[in-house]
Amino acid sequence: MKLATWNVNSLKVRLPHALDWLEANQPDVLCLQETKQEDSKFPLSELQQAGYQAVFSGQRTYNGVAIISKAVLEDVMCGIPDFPDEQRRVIAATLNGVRVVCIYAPNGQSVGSEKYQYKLSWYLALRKWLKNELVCYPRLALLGDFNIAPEDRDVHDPKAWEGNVLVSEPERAEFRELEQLGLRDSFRLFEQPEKSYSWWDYRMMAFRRNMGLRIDHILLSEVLIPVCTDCTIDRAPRKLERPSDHTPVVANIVI
DNA sequence: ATGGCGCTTAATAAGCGA
Repeated sequence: MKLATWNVNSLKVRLPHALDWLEANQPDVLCLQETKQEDSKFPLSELQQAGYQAVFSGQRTYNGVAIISKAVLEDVMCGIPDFPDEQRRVIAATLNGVRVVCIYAPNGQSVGSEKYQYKLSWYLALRKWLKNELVCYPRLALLGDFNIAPEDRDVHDPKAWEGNVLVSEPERAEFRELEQLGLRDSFRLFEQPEKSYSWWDYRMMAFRRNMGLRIDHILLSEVLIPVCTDCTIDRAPRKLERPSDHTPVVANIVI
């Protein structure tokens, strides 16, 4: 079973890239973030023609998440229970007995800002919910744009980024709290190239200079860790014309 | 170096992302 996540930064603009990528890679499930589309405008028929079904929770301009799958999607949930939020950041569904949770974590803007506080409270609510979710669904995968670079090796210039949003200690502590639930960063289960990142700023030729961060992740629950065979970052879509600033992360599990 | 680029809504600029 091939699982993937990709922040497309507007599904309207990136639909051709997404369809090409699905055709070339044939994942069983692809989690999307920053679709930036109201549900009425979601390109369901185009995806169905490509052999996929989808569930989605979007809004105009900002945020928006979707799960695209070859298999039937069941028990669909949007948002975090008991965490009222206008921002469409979470969607979950079960397919082939695996609970797939797709997240677009808040950016946080700057350390100490209101948006940063929102980010930390959002992570607290997420982890409290997932603790229960893992009881109901021991086979669980948490995929998405976490907007956290977990360690210094996930940052192109740790000194320049030190203390900044996306790498600050309270954010990294939240990432470790997720690991305390038994979730593991599938990327680090395997030997990886140095300087592996999933996002590069559009400016300053950051991609060409590999000035990136690894902030998109696939976390797997304890029972899925032993059956994970690989996790890779696919840099190819970042080289296309008008790319998303993020690139897909892919993991395979044998179930 | 507080800019840079790209997307969105809106409207001929401004907010936001990371």
